[in-house]
Amino acid sequence: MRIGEAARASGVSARSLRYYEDEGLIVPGRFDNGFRDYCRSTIDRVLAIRSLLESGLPVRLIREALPDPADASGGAGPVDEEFLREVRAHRDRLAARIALLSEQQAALDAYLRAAPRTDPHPPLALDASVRVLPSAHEDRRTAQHR
DNA sequence: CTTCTGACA
DNA sequence: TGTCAGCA
Repeated sequence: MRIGEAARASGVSARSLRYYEDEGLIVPGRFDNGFRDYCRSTIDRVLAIRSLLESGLPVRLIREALPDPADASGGAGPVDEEFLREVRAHRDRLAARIALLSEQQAALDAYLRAAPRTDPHPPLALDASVRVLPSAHEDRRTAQHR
């Protein structure tokens, strides 16, 4: 099947499928016209990649985790000790980041608790043209970048 | 209409 | 990753 159908079948955008290929994660075949050809096994591999990606593993490690794309034996061989070592290292880096983020969250909580309130209810003069709060969808879009 | 490669207000 | 361009 071509990239469009493969994208729907896997739930992964065509853009990502090409990206995975550039990263050496998958090696789809090619039709005579140059179009990429995705077979079942490749789709399954894409699903595995998604799973690993969502686990937070960097592409570099995912490449080592999955069996060689060229290798036809679909079975997963014995796990390399060095690989597990790097996965644990990555896990520990995540733990360190979580610890830092927790500190920052605690700091903000403290600030919020100490922040002086604006006593009762200051007279709010708002007309429909003034948006005090971002719309729901704008909020999500900008929140990602922060 | 779909895919391909390359590039980025 | 999205998306647009310029082809085939």
